[in-house]
Amino acid sequence: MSDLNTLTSALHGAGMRITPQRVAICELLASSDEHPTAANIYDELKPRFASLSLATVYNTLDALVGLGVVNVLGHAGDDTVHYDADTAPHVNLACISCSKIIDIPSEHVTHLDEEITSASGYKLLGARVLYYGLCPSCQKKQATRTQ
Amino acid sequence: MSDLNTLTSALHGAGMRITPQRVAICELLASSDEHPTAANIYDELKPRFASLSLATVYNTLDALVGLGVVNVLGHAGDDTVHYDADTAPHVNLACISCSKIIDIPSEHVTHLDEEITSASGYKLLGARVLYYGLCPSCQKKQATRTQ
DNA sequence: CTTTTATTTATAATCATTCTAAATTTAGAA
DNA sequence: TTCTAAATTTAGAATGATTATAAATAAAAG
Repeated sequence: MSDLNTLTSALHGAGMRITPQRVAICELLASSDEHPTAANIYDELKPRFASLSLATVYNTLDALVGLGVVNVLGHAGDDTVHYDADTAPHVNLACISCSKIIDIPSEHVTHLDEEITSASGYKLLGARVLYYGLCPSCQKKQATRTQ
Repeated sequence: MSDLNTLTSALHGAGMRITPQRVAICELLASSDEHPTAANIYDELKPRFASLSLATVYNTLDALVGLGVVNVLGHAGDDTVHYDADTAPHVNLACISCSKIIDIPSEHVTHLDEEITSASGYKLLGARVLYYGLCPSCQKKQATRTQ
């Protein structure tokens, strides 16, 4: 979850046009607690934009990531890239069995940005703090299967 | 960098056979400070194992990740998945322009595991603490190009 | 040695992502 | 408005990392 205006302003500030497709993609990212993939976004917007192309979704996501207002989480058990519009420091926790991703607030993650910037001299654009493992329910399933 | 024995023991402990190919892959992972991709590993081992197949590399990496002794960092600007045999808590920092990945020690990351486990009930298998941005040298290049 | 099972291999198949060129839309000027 | 140039979208083809498959090989256990 993030602010729609943050996303569209970032595009505008980079000299990019604010098209209906881009606004829709930003809206979806801003209002979602999920961690959608390009295909997720495409599927959700297709009813509203019959002619929407996957290329547009990828282009827009790349732009937003390059501007540092959306994070790339990467694969999570499946093999599609997940995006996260919440760039406030937090931990993403993925289950490699059912591929669900949840958020965990963390005191420690909050301080990482400054620590890294001052140690490295990099200009940070985003983070991928993704822990993975088995969620409680998949742990049970696995225990049953193995015995 | 990690311990060879940690990797092979993990495979053995899971009832898997310790084949020459698997040992070689583990050796390479254990001795490397790089963050190799499956293709990197394949290329490096091909001279020693003329008949090595990429499928074997992927299978072994998947097994090691599933056992929690290797971490998947995901894409880093390119689109191949990078692996990290150093599962001790640390931050990976990737440049999205030149795709190099460096390690940064961090006090805060050290405490994340316990924080997450107790907050979620997940059985953790690995982490992907990857920050991305522009390294100092690519910042200069970009400034030059934009002006 | 023989049998059984796991593993490796080569190759084909899959599928997410990127590329390309044509069509469309946009912003701004006239 | 209408025109124009540049940006964007689109459809579909191309790419290429990864996965699946089935045959060949190697290992373990008797």
